[in-house]
Amino acid sequence: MHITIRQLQVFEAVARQLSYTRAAEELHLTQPAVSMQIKQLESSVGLSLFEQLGKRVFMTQAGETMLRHAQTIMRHLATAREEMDELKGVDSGRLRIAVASTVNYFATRLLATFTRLHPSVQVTLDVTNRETLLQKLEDNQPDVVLMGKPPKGLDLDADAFMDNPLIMIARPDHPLSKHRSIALKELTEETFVVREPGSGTRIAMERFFDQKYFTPSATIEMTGNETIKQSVEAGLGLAIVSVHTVELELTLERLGRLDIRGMPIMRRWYVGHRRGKRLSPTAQAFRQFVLDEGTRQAVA
Amino acid sequence: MHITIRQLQVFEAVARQLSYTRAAEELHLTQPAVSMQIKQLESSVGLSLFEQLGKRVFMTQAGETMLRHAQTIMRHLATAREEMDELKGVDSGRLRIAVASTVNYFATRLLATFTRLHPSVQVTLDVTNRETLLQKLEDNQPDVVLMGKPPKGLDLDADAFMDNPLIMIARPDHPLSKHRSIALKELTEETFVVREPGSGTRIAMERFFDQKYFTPSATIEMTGNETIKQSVEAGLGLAIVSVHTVELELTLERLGRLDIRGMPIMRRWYVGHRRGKRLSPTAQAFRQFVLDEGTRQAVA
DNA sequence: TCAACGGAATAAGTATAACTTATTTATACT
DNA sequence: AGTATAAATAAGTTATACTTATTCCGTTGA
Repeated sequence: MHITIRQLQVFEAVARQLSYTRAAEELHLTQPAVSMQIKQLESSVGLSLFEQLGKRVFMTQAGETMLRHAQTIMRHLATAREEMDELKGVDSGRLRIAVASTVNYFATRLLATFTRLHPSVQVTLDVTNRETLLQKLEDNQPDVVLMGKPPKGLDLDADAFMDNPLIMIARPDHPLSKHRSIALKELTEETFVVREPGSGTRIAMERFFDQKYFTPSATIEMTGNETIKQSVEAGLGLAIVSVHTVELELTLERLGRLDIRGMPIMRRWYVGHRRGKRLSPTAQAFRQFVLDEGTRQAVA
Repeated sequence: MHITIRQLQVFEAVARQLSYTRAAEELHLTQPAVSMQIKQLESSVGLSLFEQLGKRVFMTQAGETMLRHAQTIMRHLATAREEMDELKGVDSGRLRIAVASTVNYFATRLLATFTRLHPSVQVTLDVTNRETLLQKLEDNQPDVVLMGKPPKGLDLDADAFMDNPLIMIARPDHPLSKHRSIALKELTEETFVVREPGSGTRIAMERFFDQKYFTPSATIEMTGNETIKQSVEAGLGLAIVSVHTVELELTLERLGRLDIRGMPIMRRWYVGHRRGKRLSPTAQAFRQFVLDEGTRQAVA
């Protein structure tokens, strides 16, 4: 014998009306149905909840105690329902985004606009390197990821939302900075500052060099875009980076762009989520927002 | 589609185990049974509570929200059950006693002993005159009543638990106080202080006088035993009262007892409750206690 | 005191819900 | 690819939640 919510509902109605018949009317039930539910509830708690003296129905002390609990339970059910309904909307709930480090440079810009459109969405932005990002995806932590390249290993539904041109940067006073259509072989004597293996930029660079049968004479390996930019600025060598990471430095002419033949290497940024994951309305909205914003910026 | 407690139980188990199969084992169910309950709960709230990615089961945000409510609901159910169990015992709960005013003199003594035996019972003692006591019985307010005489009108299960001898009192220095076996007719010149009509003592007195064909020459009517005692003490006249109301005054010799032939008038005190009312264990215990205590005092 | 009238309990039958076992589908592991 | 694991699906059974019809009981009114 176990208590059911139906029993509590019926009980509450009877407790309020102090009449089985009127409670039945209120619940659009027949009177015997009410009697049965009450009797079951009573037998499951082992006490009389009501007592009938003459033709009036009274609540016992057990009934009063039970009523308080029944009310709070039903109140909780109601608020649970309400909160569920809220989660169905776009303008509520939680949105967990993870981005690969390179994307960070304008993921923040995207997020700023999105949160302005949907202020009550609670956003978590997680900037991390590729390995831990994959680990987080494995644990289903992020709803949506922004990354440079959809990894083959993991099942990911990913769509490109924006071009990611990789360019070659140098100090503004580099001898070749005024040249046009520079061939790679002109750079055989240069030192290249490159990112760590596993980085998307690094992989793209290597593939580009392989295609052109080019091998740099010297490379210096560094982690993180900021470090590389500073190194190039300091004259340590050349580097291939996403144009989005150096927009500011180029306009301030603290870095220069070399016009290499075959460049920029056109790569793309992707918005993705685990295959099979049913995105919340909020996540869905964000995904769509990213795709729209990407094409809009491409046109502009 | 409506949420059931069963669904919440199953849901909570799955949420804790993050596995349908293990939850099923825990609940001694088969795995499909768990699947069904979860699916029903999900369809009734209109959101996925879990999502399956690969072979792992994750909770959605909706699931986390629901879990909190499910837990509080089940906690309330548990405490409701506990409180019900407490009410089944004698040593808890509420005991509402109503006594007719005359009984008050030792109802308090009885109660003192009873509450010492059952300290955690919350007792309400309602001292009131007969009319409102009957009204309260009609409204099923008291669990148990103590009164001088079971009224014919109302359906009452009443048992006598103690003798209630009515005696005649006078000032200690009254001329007749040393006499023995006084006949009523010797009191023709006396003034009698009598209680208001409707009082049990008054009714008993009148019946006694009628039997003896006696009519007092003068009567003064007063409400309440205290007033009557004080009046007699002040020499206003004689009075017939319950011996229990004047025990103290008799031992202190502030009042004297007249040895009237045919007295004391033997009346009795009754413990009763509405016919058909199922007494709580506590009320049952009190009723039995009163009956036991009554006979014990009668022997002593 | 005897119908007559509520109002709850009981009885019997039916639809729905909660289970079961058997099987299929999907994912991960080797 | 083949196997193992875990959830979903299908079909059938039992228990539960209802219904209607009827009985029982306490109150009211002539």
